Amino acid sequence: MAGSDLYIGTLDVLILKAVSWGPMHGYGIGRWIRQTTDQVLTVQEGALYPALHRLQRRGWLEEEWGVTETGREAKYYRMTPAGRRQLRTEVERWRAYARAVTAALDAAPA
Amino acid sequence: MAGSDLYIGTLDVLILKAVSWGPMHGYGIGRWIRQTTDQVLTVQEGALYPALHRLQRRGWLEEEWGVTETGREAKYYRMTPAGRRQLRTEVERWRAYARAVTAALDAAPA
DNA sequence: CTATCATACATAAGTCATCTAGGTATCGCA
DNA sequence: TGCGATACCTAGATGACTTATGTATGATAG
Repeated sequence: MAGSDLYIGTLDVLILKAVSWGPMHGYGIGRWIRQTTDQVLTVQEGALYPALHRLQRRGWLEEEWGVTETGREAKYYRMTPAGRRQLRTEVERWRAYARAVTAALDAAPA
Repeated sequence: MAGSDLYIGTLDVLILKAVSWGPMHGYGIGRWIRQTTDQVLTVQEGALYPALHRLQRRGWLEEEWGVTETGREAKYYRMTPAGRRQLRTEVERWRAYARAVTAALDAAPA
């Protein structure tokens, strides 16, 4: 496997979900993923930052510099309308996929 | 995404599951995955056959030529003890992962 | 007061699973 | 006779990830 941690392709939908309630900066997105999954998913920074740039390049996120609650400079990512549509699509894809794989792994002999 | 169909890394556990009840040939494994997931997952042959060779190389499958029910030659894959251990590990990994991602996608604003 | 950890960003190089696109051969059926 | 299904295969391209490294600042422990 290329990734020993992530199933490749699942990071994007998590990022989109993270910013679905309002702008969030990259480091905070990584923290959100780690926390809401109880450390099951730990996103490496070398995966996170390229992913953010990728999503921005595709028009799903917009960036804007801001200041954190603790007074530090940080680059905030805001979801675009296209990003919201993409989130819906990818959430649906994930649900169908997870349902299918889980069912297959639960299956009894054919 | 490299794959527009599979989340990369989920194919191995499905193959291992397919052969967990007895030897099965490659083409049949592909059909089993497609059928038990109601066509949600369609494994390309260019992904399937290299994956079978990979799992064999890692000692999780053994190959053996045989004849199908319809009288055709086919290469059957049999699970090794190490393969069975790997199946258990990967099923657990999948379940924890799927639970975590699904929970994150269901999450309410922090 | 200084070292270390957490925050916050970034990129380069390497790995490797997958997709795309081709190929061979046999069998059943129209 | 031709086509779809079965059954196998590989080469080349893609691109998301891991590992490793770099910068800089703020907070905190000792």
